[in-house]
Amino acid sequence: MLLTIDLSSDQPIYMQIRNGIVTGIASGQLQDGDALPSVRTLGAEIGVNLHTVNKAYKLLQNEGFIEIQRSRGTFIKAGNAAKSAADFLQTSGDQLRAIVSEAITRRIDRAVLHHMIDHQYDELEGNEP
Amino acid sequence: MLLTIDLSSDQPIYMQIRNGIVTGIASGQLQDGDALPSVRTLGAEIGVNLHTVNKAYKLLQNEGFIEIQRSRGTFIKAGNAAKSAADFLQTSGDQLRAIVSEAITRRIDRAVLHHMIDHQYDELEGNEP
DNA sequence: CTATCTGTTATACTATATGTATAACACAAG
DNA sequence: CTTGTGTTATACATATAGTATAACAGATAG
Repeated sequence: MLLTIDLSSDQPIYMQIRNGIVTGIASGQLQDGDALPSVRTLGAEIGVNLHTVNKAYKLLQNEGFIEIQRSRGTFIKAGNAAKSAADFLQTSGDQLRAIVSEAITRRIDRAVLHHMIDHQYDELEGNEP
Repeated sequence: MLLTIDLSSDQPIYMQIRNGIVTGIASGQLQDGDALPSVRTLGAEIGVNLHTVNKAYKLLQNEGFIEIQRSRGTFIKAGNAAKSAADFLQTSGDQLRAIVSEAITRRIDRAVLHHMIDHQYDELEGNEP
């Protein structure tokens, strides 16, 4: 299955769903136009309420990752680059700063972080057709 | 001032305090043995309740960054490498994975993330004596 | 010893976020 | 008309975050 949900995680379920979809897009498992399960179906599959799924879908829609068509379904949206790189830098800059700060206090070299990033890139891009 | 608090941030105040201290240690502004303001003093300075500061201090204590001495004060703790690198990798791995996933969907090259990380390293390490 | 400054604990209250639950509504497709 | 979409509206429970007040316990300075 695409999504693995951890109820005991500190991360909200709707964010886990959202991140799973984004990762699916990034890895190429989800292509432009692909249909997503309905809120009720996905909710039943992973054992959560339809509102929790709906919250994730709404978030993804606002972020431009998916397109919701009333009465028809939800689909991966063409043009995932809707959010610009600048937007990304602003959103993730603080997170990266926090990670680097902790890395330095733990005497972890920047090369380690470079390697971790390359690993994620290779793992996600490698699945692209 | 070392700490800048944004009340409208999505990040809790106590986490902002905690991250500020960690960043201070990472940048060398806070050295082993340095005394931190009391919970009441710091609370008054940044305009929050003493319990909010206390929560940040407790967290930092559990993480091994500071040492709390009852009736005496709170001090930067020797041996910040208490938490091992493995611990760090596990904690930050998921965050990095999410960041890389989004970067890929936004067609952002890995070199951009490398540069962002180097920038943070240089900025934080550059202040060390 | 006394006063003061530490952190600590306890309690209560508000606000927000998260998740569940149920029901009904609106619209497209068969 | 029936079914399957997403949508909206409530209501409820729980956890987190933050504030507020008060009192307690121990170290230190006077």
